Amino acid sequence: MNKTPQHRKVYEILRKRISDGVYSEGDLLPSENELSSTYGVTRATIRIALNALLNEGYIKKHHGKGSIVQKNPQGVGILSIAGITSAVGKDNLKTKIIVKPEIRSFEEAFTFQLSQKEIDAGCIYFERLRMVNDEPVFYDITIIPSINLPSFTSIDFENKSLFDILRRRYRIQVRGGEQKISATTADKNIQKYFNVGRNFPILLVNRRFETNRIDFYFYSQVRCNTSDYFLYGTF
Amino acid sequence: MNKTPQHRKVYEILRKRISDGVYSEGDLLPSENELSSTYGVTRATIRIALNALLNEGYIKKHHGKGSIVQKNPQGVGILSIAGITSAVGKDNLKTKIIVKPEIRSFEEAFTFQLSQKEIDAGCIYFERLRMVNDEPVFYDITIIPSINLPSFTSIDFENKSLFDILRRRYRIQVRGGEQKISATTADKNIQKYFNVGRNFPILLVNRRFETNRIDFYFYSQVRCNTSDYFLYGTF
DNA sequence: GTCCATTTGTACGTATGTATC
DNA sequence: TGATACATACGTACAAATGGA
Repeated sequence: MNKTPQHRKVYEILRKRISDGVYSEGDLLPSENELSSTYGVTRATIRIALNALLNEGYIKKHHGKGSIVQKNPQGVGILSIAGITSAVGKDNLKTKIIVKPEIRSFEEAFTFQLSQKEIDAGCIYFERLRMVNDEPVFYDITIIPSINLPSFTSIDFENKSLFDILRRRYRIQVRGGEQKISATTADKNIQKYFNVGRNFPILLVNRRFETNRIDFYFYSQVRCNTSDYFLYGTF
Repeated sequence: MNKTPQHRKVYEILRKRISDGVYSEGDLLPSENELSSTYGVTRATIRIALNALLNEGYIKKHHGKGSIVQKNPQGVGILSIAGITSAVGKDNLKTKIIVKPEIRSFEEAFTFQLSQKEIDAGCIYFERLRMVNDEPVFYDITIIPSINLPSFTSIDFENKSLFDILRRRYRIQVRGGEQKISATTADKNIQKYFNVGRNFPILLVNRRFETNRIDFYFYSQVRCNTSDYFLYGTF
């Protein structure tokens, strides 16, 4: 069985109320004791839920005062754990496949250290152009070691979330990762797809994702046109 | 009194052991029960310490297996809560003041929403060029509302950490913040200080820091030459 | 400035569920 | 299957910070 924990339920309820504006910016949440009796769980359980909201920036806590609701995360939050689809919202995001998923070997100079197992396995490689409100903003290169992923190359990724597909078809969930961020200029391809000039500044994010499968990582390289959208994160 | 909590002590001990390599990458930490009896606290207390290490990327936890030590955070981690001095290390970092601290009014178009109180107060403004291993890598503009900061403008910032000064002289501690990241090109100033051309891509980070003083924030704008150093973060 | 009720922080103990090996 | 380890959840108590009387 896979029962949802109590603290998760409380977290979901509170997060929804914050997103919906039931609790709005600057408001105090009900106290931990109130929440505890409202939802019929102990304060320890409430505190787990509140800590999750704290970590994700929905609230700030003040000793002796309470939990203060923060303004909703805005901007394009791909600095956090969610993928682009989740950050931008499905309705505003369109995806076009530029290079269909194919089996390749890893490049010589890869941004992250690869294990021998990964190098031997080779990878599934594809490129996608992603449009926010019909403007090209992201160019994604995705690289997934081809380990235990049957019929992956035949999946249609048009307008779909990679994270969703991994979770539903292969029960792979992203747990976290690391990223390296730098500034570069647009190469020929990017000039064409973003419709920009040769010296246009591009934000480059190299990411390595960790999953619930131990020793299974995947990689992505995202190029962003940040003239209209910046990357946003809290810390 | 300001007694250090037990979970904090355990956290410090474990973090030091990880940094020192007593526990090295890939190792399993002792189990929660072992740590519990070793340090004479309950498992709940141990879990608070482990959660802190988890949030900061020192360990990953695996249900039924244990807590696995991760490789030490590397790269220039200014995506995290620490300042540049802390991220780069004092010995490798030299700071040159370009514009000495002075009182100004806030600019019209400020990246973050300001309160009326902040606008009325005006700000302390200064610019610093920061060299990593004698190469100019960061250009910092720092903007601090001039509220309750006596004799701030006369402080010498050469080769010093802003965070340290705030903490020691004014007991202001940074609790967190938000940041907006984008790519841009080098303006005249930056071309000169970084010794780069007109179209050189520059990483631009706008940050707002939250402190232990409620309603007191400060701001910084960091430009980075990412040709040799990238920004690094975990999530 | 002091007192007091409220609220979060810390810490104890115990029990059971679930994933890993 | 069993032993081990982390996840969840219960209950209790006191400390420390906040804010208003």
